[in-house]
Amino acid sequence: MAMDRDQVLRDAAALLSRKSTATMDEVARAAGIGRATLHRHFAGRDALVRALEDLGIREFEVAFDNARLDEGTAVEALRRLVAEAEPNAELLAFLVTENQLFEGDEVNEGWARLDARVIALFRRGQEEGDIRIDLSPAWLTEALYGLIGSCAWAVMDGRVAAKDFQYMITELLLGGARRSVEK
Amino acid sequence: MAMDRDQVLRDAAALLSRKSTATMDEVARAAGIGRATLHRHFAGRDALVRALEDLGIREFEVAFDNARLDEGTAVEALRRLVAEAEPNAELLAFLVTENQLFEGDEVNEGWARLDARVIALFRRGQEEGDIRIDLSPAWLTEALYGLIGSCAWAVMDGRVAAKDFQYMITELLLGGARRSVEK
DNA sequence: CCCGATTGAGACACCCACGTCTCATTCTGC
DNA sequence: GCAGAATGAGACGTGGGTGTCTCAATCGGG
Repeated sequence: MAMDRDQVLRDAAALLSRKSTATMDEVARAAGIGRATLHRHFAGRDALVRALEDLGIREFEVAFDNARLDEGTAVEALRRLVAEAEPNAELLAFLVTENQLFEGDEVNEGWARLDARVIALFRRGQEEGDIRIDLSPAWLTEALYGLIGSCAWAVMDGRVAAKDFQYMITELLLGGARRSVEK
Repeated sequence: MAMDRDQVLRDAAALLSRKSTATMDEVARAAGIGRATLHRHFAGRDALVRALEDLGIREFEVAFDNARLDEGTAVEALRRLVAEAEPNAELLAFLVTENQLFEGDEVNEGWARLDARVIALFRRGQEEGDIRIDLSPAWLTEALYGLIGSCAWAVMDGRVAAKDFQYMITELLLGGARRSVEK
């Protein structure tokens, strides 16, 4: 069984999303490889987490590109963004909670770049009159991440059907829970 | 310096919300007591986390009571709920992520009771026509927890002003990010 | 004021995960 | 088929956190 670095990272992400305290041995078995091999490719647990960060950043850079955030209205772009992010939602959930631990350190510049793109998207929506201006782009970005993570967990626990993932997030984030009069 | 069990728990919650991997020694120092004393009152780390769960459940039972979830419209009740939950938002953020680790075990019945109350609130709102019926109460409940946690973290990191806590959560959850026509 | 209870500081052993290493086996390219 | 590389399984030492214990100091009620 050849060692596929990216596949190992994906398996690790899938496990660590559910159990962030998983052992290196558990990660290795989840990836179907030996613990020694895991250590050969990732110097240690920190290196593994960093590699997961890099993977996540790469994946979301691609997802953002595919979502064509600059095209159409911001609302349309946001729907595409959630759709593109879905395959990596668990990874996002893991990385968001993991990033809480690096409070003091400087934030990874890759994350800053991604954040900036989402913030710019919300700001564009505000300037075009489609997004409320009383909710800051920074908060909307945080909320987007939070909702994606929450929904990913809810799907994992069976509280939300996987097929409803995009709908639940985009509808709640964009339209809110309140039943508006015009509907 | 007398040992105030509840105060120790609150200090522990404040620290663990930010750094979930904090040492028992760090927790003890954060609470201003010795590690030995901490161990005298909480058999171990697991016992401490359980005590935090109990504290959280107690706090939110009270918060829910104070919010009078059965009075007025569901929307009004939800606003009161967020207001009452704010002082314990960090604790909620910690417990929600911590609960992810107990996937296999049976969920704490206290949480189930709280969940049921929130779900019932959303369901009531749906029945009264104030809440959309295409978003399941279970998802709305998860989203509420997620947004509270996300906002609590955003406040801790300075990305959201503490004074905007209630507004950001209730407005986004109820009204959504989209700028509606009637406004 | 005194005596019991509680606390803080430290010492101690224990345990688990980590990281490294070895070695036989398997895989892969030539 | 062969030689080199890569892998899996396991052994091994280490470190850091945990849990327990002791003992002196402090606190608090009678």
